[in-house]
Order: sequence, then structure tokens, then C-alpha cells
Amino acid sequence: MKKDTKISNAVIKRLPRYRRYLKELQKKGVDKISSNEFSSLIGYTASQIRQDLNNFGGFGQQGYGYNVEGLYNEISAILGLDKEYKMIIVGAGNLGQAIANYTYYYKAGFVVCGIFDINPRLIGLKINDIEVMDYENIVEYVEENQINIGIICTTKDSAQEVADKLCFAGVSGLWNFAPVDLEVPDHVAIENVHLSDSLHSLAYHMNRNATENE
Amino acid sequence: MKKDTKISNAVIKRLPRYRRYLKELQKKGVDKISSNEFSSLIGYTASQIRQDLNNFGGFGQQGYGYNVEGLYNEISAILGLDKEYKMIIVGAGNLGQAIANYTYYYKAGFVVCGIFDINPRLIGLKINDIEVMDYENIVEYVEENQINIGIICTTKDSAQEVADKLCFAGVSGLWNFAPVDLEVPDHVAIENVHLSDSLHSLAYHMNRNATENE
DNA sequence: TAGATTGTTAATCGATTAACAATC
DNA sequence: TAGATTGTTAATCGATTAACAATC
Repeated sequence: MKKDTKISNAVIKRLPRYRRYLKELQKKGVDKISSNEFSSLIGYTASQIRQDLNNFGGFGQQGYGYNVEGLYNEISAILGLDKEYKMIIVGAGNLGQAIANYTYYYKAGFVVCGIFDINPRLIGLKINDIEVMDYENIVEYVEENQINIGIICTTKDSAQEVADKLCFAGVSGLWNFAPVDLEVPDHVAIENVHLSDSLHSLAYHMNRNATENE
Repeated sequence: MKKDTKISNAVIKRLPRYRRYLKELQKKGVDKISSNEFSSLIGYTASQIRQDLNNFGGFGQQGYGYNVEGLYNEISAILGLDKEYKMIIVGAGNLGQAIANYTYYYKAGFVVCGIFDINPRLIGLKINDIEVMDYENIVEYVEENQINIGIICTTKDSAQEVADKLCFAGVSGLWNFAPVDLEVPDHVAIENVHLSDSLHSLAYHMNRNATENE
């Protein structure tokens, strides 16, 4: 795998999608695909597909195309999905509980180990078999259990404080569902899921569609 | 508001963020802001801020800056947040229930009117006071209640079929949480929330941070 | 070998940033 | 008026697409 040049985020954001389509192809028993065939399936240009993949190595073979299973495995490895990740959720409100219950991603190696909250009424509860613990003890827990990812499901007002504490405790990634932009040290990765931003963008496009023939 | 030129999606995606920061400024009692001040707050260049806003109109005033409340209202109107939206959720599993409970966005005019499922054990239940109804009756319901947005919380295998039905029934937007890319007619807007893609992208960046000094 | 298709360089397109004249 | 800051044009940068030589 090449490591010399910095790969743009636009490319990274496309990798999980390539991987999803490759999984489907695998399920259908397809074992090779050309960039042209892949293009008409996934909706990126063949040129873009080849460019994207060549950021990481020459996975194809001239005159043949790409091996579906091989490429799937390569992309999984590039994304780091051959590892296991230990996660905790901060905030046991509706959103936090939802994520605790939403086990879709488990199989891909992301395990929710615990949930933290400050509300004494929630502490001790089990959600999807995961214990709700006291936020007081979060630093200790992260250190002792080598937690990799913190999932922030708090209100926007406490999100930064929680982020600071998690970074201090040693997580290397934050998955942020609070509707704020968080400051984190350079060595911590952050991914935001701004649900309301997404809904607002949907609203924009709905209105544009409605008025575009005026 | 100018309507002549097509505005790029990159711009649209920034609008909700501008709006969030403007809301915070309003709360703090700030009533004007220059593009330079806004830049150091929000992290976009002053130039970009002025370019973005001028896609929609001249909201600022030379020598003064932008009126915080005025700009907030303008952006809200551009996004279509001065209207009300009626939504239904399809799929009363963990994710669907979570979204039904996650009332954060309600105040912004997005109302969940109903939830639909095919599972007879779930039909009739109330989640956050919203009734779970039989998927059989969904077209009729959408038509009669003038539902604007369908929220897809099904498995990836039934998502396209649900999308087709919702489009046929007359929704003008889809908020898709299923991990597939859906085909919809041109007049229907779609916004995807691919949670696992987001998590995979986080994993990538975590590993990049860990290895970048090798 | 001939045909197919990649890997990669070059051209194009679009988005961001810089500069500055307009103007409040 | 003088100073500040926008609106807008021009320059730059980066990402996408096209083209084609390399090669399986």
C-alpha cells in the first residue's frame, strides 16, 4: 500500500460505498468486474474508480479487471475493518439508547462495551445487555478497558466537555451525534453525524424541486 | 433571492452549519458579525462565507457586516425551515423507534405523524405517542394526510421497494437510513444517512493517525 | 498474438481563495 | 469624509474526466 501522498477525504468517503457494492457482487457470486461494469453499477466514472483505487495500489489486472473478493478484502483492510474496535456511548438518552440497540455494525468489528450517563436513574440499567455506568468513572474505564472510540450522544452543551474528557482518557476516535462541531487534538479522529443538518439539507432540496419550474 | 444559477451541493451542505453558529451568536446577544469574525468562529474563510451567501443575495452591508438575526432568518428561509413538514417512519425496529423517540428536530417544524411496519406484533403499539400502523395501508395514509417526507428505517433489502411505494404515494423527500443507495424519480429529494459508512470512514482516519509517523 | 482493460499522465472542470473596486 | 467591510471578478488550487501507453 502506497503511503507517500496524502489521500483526499473525497476518496476516503467513497471507499465504504465501493466496499458495499463489492459485498453485494460477492453475494451474487460475481468474481471479477471491470472498471466500466463497476461504473454503471455504482454510478462513479470508470476513470474515477481506477484513480481512486490506484491511490492505494494496483489491485487490478490489465485485460481482466478487478477480482471482486480480493478488492473487497483490500478495501476492508485500507479502512481498518480487519481490526476490532471497542466503543463506549456517552449519554443514555433516546439517541444513546438507540445506538446501543442498533447492532447493525457489530458484525463489522465495532463492539459497544458500555454506556455512561450522569443521571442516577439511568445508572445501573441494562440496554441491549450493555450496562449504563456513572459518568464519574469514565476516564478510569476507558483506560482500563482500552476503549478506542467514544460515541457522543449528549446535548450540544456538554458535548465538548465530554470530548475533552474522552480524548484525555485516551480514545483515538470520536463519533459525534451532538449538533456541534468539536475541537479535538490532532491525533484523535472525529466523524460527525449531524442529523438535523442532514434533514435541513433535505428540506432545501425538496423546496428546490418544487420551485424549479417556476 | 437569485434563482438563475444552480447552486452547488457543497454550498447547501454548509448552510445548516452557518445557521447553527448564527443561532449561538443570537443566544449570546451578538447582533452583527463581519465575514472575518465569522470566519475565525466557524472555520471557513471569510472569502468563502461571502461567496456562499452571495449565491442567495446581498445580505450584508459594506462597512458594517451581517446582521445576525437577519441572516439567521434568511438562511432558515432558504433551507425551507419556515414551513412545516409531515413525516412518517417506515420500519419500527430499533432504528425506527429511535428516530421516533429522538424529538430533537421537532421544534424545527418536522413532525413524525406515524410509523409503519409489517410485523403484526408491532402494529398497534405506540412509540413516543406515535402509532405503529400496518404497512399495507401506507399509500392511503400518505395520500390522505399529505405526508411530505418518508423516513426509511428498514433493512437494505426492502428499502428500494419501500422507496418506490412512498414515491408513488406522493412524498417529496426521503430520509434514508438503510445502507443502500436508492433510485428515486427526479422530483423526489433524497438524503442518505449511512451510519456504517460514517463509522468506516472514522476507522480509516483512526488508523491513519496511528501510522502517520511511521 | 490480438483484445481487453488497467495504471497513469494530461486536460478539463469546478470550487476555493485572493484581490480590489464599490459602497455603506 | 475616512474607515470598514461587502460584493464580485480574477487567480489558484484540487478533484474529476479523458486519453492512451503499458501489459496481462
